[in-house]
Amino acid sequence: MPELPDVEGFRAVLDSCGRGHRVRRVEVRDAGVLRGVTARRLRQVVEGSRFGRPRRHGKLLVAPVGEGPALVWHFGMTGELVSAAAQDPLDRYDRIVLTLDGERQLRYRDQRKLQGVQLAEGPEAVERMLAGLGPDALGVARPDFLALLAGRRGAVKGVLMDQSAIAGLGNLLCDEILWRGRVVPARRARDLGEDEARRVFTAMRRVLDASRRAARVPPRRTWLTGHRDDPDPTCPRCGTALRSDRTSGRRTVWCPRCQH
DNA sequence: ATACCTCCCTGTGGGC
DNA sequence: TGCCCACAGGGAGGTA
Repeated sequence: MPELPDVEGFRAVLDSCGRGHRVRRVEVRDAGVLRGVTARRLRQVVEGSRFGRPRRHGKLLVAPVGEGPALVWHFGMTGELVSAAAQDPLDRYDRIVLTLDGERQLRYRDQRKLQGVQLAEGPEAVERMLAGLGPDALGVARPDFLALLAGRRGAVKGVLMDQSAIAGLGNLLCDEILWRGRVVPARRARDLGEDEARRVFTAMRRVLDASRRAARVPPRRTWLTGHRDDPDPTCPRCGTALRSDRTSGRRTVWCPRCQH
């Protein structure tokens, strides 16, 4: 699930339910989601501390706890952060439950446990965790974006997917952006004309804006995403049968008529 | 720099 | 019905 818009939604949950509140109890129900930290250490640092203002970079959510340390979440394919009341029944995939003052709970729910949560002991550790990421897709300036594409030999979709190039775009967003920008995903990034690269940038902004409002890539019928799971998917713009293949190990859907 | 492979996890849906 | 495989909106690490 989680790409930039989803994580932005989790940030909002944390901001409205967690920020300024003290963590009374940390319950690690499945240590399989802990990355580089033990349940014991997590409890030590987090219990009794207050959540600060959360921030997001790409698909990472950084949640300061107390003075210095921070929880750094990566949601993988199936992770989510939900707010619940203490008496709400647990979901079988609730891996970590944080009980706040006032009995509100923040629950880290994740079926597949492909990623998880790290504990940064201080600001330097947070920076190290973000160090490998490119600029956030919501904040990257157009000239930088164009330069990025111009410098890469690989497929444009691969560049957009590469978190060290641009942070935050996942498989669905990339397909949606390239469909909207009318560029074939397999095109070499540096071979795009100026106008094509600009179209991709504009499409990225539009798609991200709308997705952020929905806290997901909305499966609208006017979008490519609303059709990719149909039995015989067709392009919502021109009605042509959509093509589908596998590039860099990920399913890729595009319109052979609209995209060049 | 890039393409490809395997692995990390769990569940689902299709084919036999 | 059971079994096995491919696949899924994530990424890391290794190889050529």
